[in-house]
Amino acid sequence: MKIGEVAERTALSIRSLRHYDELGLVSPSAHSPGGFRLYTEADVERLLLIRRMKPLGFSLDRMKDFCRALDTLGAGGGSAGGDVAGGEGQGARFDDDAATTISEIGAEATERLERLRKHLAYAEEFVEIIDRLS
DNA sequence: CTTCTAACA
DNA sequence: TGTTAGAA
Repeated sequence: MKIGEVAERTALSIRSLRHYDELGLVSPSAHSPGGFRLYTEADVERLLLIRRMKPLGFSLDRMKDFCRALDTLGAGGGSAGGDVAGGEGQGARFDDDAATTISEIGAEATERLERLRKHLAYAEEFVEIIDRLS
């Protein structure tokens, strides 16, 4: 699907989508002969993942790290990507780094979520006050 | 009308 | 990130 539809489905601006593509955060899996970005369902899923991280305040670089780790862990799986006899020593190492990144970001996400909840509470208090005044 | 790139009140 | 110019 083209960028316009993706923007609607992900609630992300076309500007952001192009930006993410330039940064290599989420690039469309294909291009039309005319040069239009063509996204797949998988691309949209990745974009939705980005959307979920956004409110937690992760930097785009951090999101990129997360996606990369996810790909490393997902594609290689248990180093079943067709390794030759004895050639999986490195694969295990990459998987380990990826797993580490995932847990690091996971811990960071928990912290950021707590802060977000605290701020939400502040906002709710504000609205409470306003409602009483109205 | 939609998308693309590049650049900036 | 938004917006905008000019072209495809």
